[in-house]
Amino acid sequence: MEAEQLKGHLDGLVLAVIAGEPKHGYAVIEALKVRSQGRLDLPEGTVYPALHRLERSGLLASDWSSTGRRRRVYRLTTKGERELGIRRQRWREFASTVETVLA
Amino acid sequence: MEAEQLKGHLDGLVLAVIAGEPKHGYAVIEALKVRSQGRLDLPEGTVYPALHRLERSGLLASDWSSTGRRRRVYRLTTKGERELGIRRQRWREFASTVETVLA
DNA sequence: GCTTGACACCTAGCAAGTCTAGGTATAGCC
DNA sequence: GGCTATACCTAGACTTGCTAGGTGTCAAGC
Repeated sequence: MEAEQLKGHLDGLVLAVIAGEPKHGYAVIEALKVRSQGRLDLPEGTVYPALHRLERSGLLASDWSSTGRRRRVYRLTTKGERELGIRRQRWREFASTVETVLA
Repeated sequence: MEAEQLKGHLDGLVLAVIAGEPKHGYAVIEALKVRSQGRLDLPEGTVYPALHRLERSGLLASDWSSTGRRRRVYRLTTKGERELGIRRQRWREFASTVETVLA
């Protein structure tokens, strides 16, 4: 999977896996790998900045887990849920556009 | 159409519209607009650099048109045709991956 | 003739995002 | 104790699309 083609699409994917249930960063990486059947094996240097970006934008909120290992657990805000819907919609439009031109 | 999500996909789209028949830059912009039903209305500052990039990579070749206006006409090289096939394949894999995770 | 708009090309610098490559620290197992 | 997996973080490199500017030609309308 080429890096360049992921640009602008990662945020939606991250929102999607966290929407299922709140997750910490490392688990997000795992979830993306599992749900994509290994095709999305993203480095930490990609995912962590994305999480910070999404939190800064108010789409995610986080807390340090009180038990066990040091983990920052992210969850979707209301704004984040709304945004996920928009992203899905936008993806479908984009995909259909590319499909049409590329065909 | 957001700018960011196009990244990494433009080159394939450009190759696709030129594959139909050789085109000069301005015509490429027009073709992308028409084939996408207006959804891809790209500025020259996006398309011209892309054409130069593709030529530098040996996927396109160009000649100045001998008749009429000053136009640089681009056509696919053999390598470019091969690459277009690869790009289409890669797009399908990418799209199906995103679909799976986003769903 | 002159002005306006569409055509046609180009590029420097900005903005944004992903990855590389480094770092820190904890927990569990041999 | 040493090793591995877990878990976090970030500076800088690199690529790419866009903004904003520039040049010049041609046809139509005044």
